[in-house]
Amino acid sequence: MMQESGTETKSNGSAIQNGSSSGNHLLECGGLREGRSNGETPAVDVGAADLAHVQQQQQALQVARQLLLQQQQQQQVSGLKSPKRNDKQPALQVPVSVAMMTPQVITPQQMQQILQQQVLSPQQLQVLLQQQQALMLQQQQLQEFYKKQQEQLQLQLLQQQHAGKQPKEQQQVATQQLAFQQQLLQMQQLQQQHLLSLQRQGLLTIQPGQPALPLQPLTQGMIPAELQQLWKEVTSAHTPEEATGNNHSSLDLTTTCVSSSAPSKTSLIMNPHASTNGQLSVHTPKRESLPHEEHPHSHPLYGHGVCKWPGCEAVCEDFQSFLKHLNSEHALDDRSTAQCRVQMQVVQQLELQLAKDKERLQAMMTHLHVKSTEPKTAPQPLNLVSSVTLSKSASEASPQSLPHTPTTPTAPITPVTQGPSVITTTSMHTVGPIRRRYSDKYNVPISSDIAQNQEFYKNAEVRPPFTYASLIRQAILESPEKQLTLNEIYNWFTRMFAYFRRNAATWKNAVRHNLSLHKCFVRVENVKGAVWTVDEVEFQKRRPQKISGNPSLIKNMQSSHAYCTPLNAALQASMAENSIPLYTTASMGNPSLGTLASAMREELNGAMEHTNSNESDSSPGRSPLQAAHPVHVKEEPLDPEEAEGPLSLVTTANHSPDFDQDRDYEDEPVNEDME
DNA sequence: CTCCCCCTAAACAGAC
DNA sequence: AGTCTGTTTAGGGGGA
Repeated sequence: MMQESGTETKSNGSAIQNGSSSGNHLLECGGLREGRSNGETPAVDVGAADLAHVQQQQQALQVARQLLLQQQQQQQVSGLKSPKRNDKQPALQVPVSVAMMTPQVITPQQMQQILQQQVLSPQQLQVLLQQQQALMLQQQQLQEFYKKQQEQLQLQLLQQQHAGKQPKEQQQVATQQLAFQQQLLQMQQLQQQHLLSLQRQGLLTIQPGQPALPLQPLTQGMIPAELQQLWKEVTSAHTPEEATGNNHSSLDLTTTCVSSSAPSKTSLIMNPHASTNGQLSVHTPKRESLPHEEHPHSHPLYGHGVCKWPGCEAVCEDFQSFLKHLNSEHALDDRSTAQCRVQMQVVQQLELQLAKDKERLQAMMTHLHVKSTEPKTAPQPLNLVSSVTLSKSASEASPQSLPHTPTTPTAPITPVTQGPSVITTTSMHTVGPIRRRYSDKYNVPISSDIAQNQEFYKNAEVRPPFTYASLIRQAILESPEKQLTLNEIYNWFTRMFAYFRRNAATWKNAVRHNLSLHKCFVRVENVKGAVWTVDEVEFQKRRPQKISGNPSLIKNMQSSHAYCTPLNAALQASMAENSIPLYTTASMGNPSLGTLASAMREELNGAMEHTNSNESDSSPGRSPLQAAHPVHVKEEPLDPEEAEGPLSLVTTANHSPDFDQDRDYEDEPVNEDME
């Protein structure tokens, strides 16, 4: 059964993924179609555009080209500049023409913002950067294409001038240019949308004081003529410092440099940093450490000798051939544009999904936080288990007061097991593949741990991170007379740990086994039968075995046990359940959440070992993570009792009012099951 | 790789 | 006869 459930979950997960991917496919198709039709749309009404206008445009384009070259040179140089200076000089002037053809990738400034705010996890950043790289590639191609067009145009113009022909052909060429510009604008538009979506999803935060992102509709619907007009306006707004100090000073008016002090309108259009020819790595130090920046032969679209252009997968022997392939097969055309568009949509989808998951995670964490702390503050937090002292008398009384009713049948112990909560019964005890217990090791007194996490252990089906021997000893030592009958030991287990309210046959057998096996447990004949006592000397003898673990771990345990252990367990459970290792490191958009997450992750690294180990320990052969892991399939034979028994039969047993009764519980069902 | 610890499963026997 | 208790063996996972 467990097996079934496990695979079910898995298949579900994959199903979801498949679904989404197929969705993407659909999306892709649609996008393609759409892209194509759009690619053709930029039909410019040439007739309406007078020749002067066209020439003006050409002029601007020419200037833009020059600027482009300069920009590229500048980039090379700026690589040597201190990033600080670059950052402090957002006034880097950007010719509109260049900005226009510069895809609105995330500017260095924004990038830095992101990095500083740490709103993104490294993984997210990586993804973003890769996206940016892809965009930059597109942009480069655009520029190349643009250059070619320019040259062609020049040539034709020359020929026409010499031949004295009337520029009908010229008009055609100009039309092409305009169409091309339209395409560029479209690209830009798309990228802006991309940015916008990022912003919407909180991936990008824009601070009020910062230069506005190029998100305004200004450029979106703008036609080249308007841009031209704008350039002129901007040009007139030139500031002295720009004229003197910048790299474009050699250019004529049409270069229309835009400074940071330029009218808001223009600054909106081009973020100064957008002028970097899309090469993100130039300004931000962190960017320079990008893999493909350092290694010229690594390319986001190239890997393992295969072109990674969506839907391509052409084999390229080496990087050079890849570049050739890229330029030939994926040059700027309708198809590439559409594919780029599609890719953007895919990215958007993913981002959307990420946002949703983040939201979910936040809810989960919030929920867990509340839950895990509640027991501490309130003795009877969830009305599940009355706070029971460890004394025997209490044990007698408490069981009755154990209201299992509030809980769901399937998850008797876990306070909240339904709905969005991730800590389902299954997840809870399926947590943690690691078989490690810090019990006696690490010198952490078991009593303190149990005392601290009493409520948690009682409520959550989390395996206590102690060996049976340790638990038995604890049970015995807690008793007034330091001696317990087997049945009383059983009772202690079930009373103190929700985990032991299931699979009774298993753990009881283990308890008996331990009692018999370890010399430290001494059986004493008593009036009312036999009782078990602890030979401390013997017990201590067997303790020093392996005090492994790093010191920090111990420290962790001491300090954060009360709160973190359960929390970690829960968190891990959720992770395991969702089997989303991908997201484990993915931080949340919310900084505080991210911090919390990282803290928790740390805890997981340390304290979790305990928790997990617990889980894996007694859980008959199955540990949570393992459950989530394919590898664990091996242990599935055990599952039947594990999952099936506990979930269905045992659960009901748990609800039995006679909680205090010893034999109580699931024993019977499970036993029957097993036998 | 080996040793050791721990857990789980199971067979078995004796007592009630 | 069935259940509980106690013992013992076997096998596997995991850490050192």
